[in-house]
Amino acid sequence: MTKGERTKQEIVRNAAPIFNTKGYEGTSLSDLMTATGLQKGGIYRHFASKEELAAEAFDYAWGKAVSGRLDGVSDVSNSVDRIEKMIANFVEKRSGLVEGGCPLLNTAIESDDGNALLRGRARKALRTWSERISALVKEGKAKQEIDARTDPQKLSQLIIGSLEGALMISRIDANDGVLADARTFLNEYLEEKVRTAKRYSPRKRVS
Amino acid sequence: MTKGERTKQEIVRNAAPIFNTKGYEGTSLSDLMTATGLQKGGIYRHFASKEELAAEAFDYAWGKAVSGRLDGVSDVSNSVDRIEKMIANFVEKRSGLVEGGCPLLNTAIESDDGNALLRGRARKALRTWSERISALVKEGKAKQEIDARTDPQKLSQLIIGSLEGALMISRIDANDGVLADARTFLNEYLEEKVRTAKRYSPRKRVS
DNA sequence: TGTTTAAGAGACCGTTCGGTCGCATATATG
DNA sequence: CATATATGCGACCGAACGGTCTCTTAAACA
Repeated sequence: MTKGERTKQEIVRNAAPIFNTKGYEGTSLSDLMTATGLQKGGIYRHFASKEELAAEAFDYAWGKAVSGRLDGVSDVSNSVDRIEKMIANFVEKRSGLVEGGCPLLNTAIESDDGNALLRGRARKALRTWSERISALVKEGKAKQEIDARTDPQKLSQLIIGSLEGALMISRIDANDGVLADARTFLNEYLEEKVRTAKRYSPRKRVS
Repeated sequence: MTKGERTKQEIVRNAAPIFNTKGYEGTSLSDLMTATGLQKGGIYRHFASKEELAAEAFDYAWGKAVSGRLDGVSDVSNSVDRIEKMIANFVEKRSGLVEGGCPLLNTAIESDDGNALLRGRARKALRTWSERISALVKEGKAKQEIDARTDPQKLSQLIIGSLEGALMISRIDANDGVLADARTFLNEYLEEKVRTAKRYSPRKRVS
């Protein structure tokens, strides 16, 4: 890997937490210069504009968020347990997230008017996350671990919406309880409405 | 009312939708000059800073949002029905909201780092809204319309979180279905878990 | 209606913004 | 090791930023 490529990665890595905490508009080039230890020229050698750098920084931050939320999910076999694991990951924000909270929430709100590039990234991020959960649900239905009446897309939107909404509240409130409550609530829902009822399969008569 | 007071109100009224769509950082003084039809001097005669104007604009926008959500709620007698009415108002955004979406969501995300004044307003807005719902719940418990096991604060956070989360999704997606789904979901929850079970009160024998 | 005060205009201020470019130097390649 | 190219620096740019202040004019009041 050439020097330039390494530098570019470093810029993204260092810029991501700044953009994610201060927002696109709130982040100035001098912030980025401080964070990267480079001068303007050094940054602009690798990116055509602040917007382009912001987009790559978003991708980086989002990638970390997604992998954090999926961490350990595939170690669990049952589909409902998998979904619950994902929710637990979200709430416990276990893996090393990029500072500043959920990049999707941050970017969605700021970019919904103006900044088409970032808005596009946010839209795509939401879609892929939602599809990931939907896929889990469909899988679960195929394996008959999830009730056949469950709508994959609606369930994934319920989960994402509840979690992101709780996250917003906890952001104003400096209150972690609300995230824990959202988790409890979603788990209850999953157990009562989504997981297929365990039926006693009658033993075959032996004798 | 003096001329100056009228002007001040007009400034707030015209500034609110700008701040609510473009955000605090994204709104420039020249935006405000255009929106109000005044020059800088005219604006700064009434407000000490852009931040102060933004805070008053938030209060204005939030006031409209709250009154829209409470519209017609007191016409309903049963507590659960009241809560459902409030949810319906939120989803149908019936009354004339300030442009740019929910001010709480917008302000919470942008101001959570920096801008202490706005953050304070957002925090207070969330608290009063949450307390309003909690009050409805407590009332319902007293009237035995709401199950005694219901935790007022947790329920209000569930409602607010679900709605705001769905709102965020609909903002990226340009998809109104998710809000309607959140409503359906919350209503089901209210009917199944919150509303006190209807018991057949045995008729008094007549003859 | 005459006088005092409130209100608004707009030129001006220093600062910072995102972005450019020529030049020196470090790195990669033969 | 020589040469060519990739890389980073930092002075510089025009524009826009939030904010101030003086001066004229409009409103309020007696």
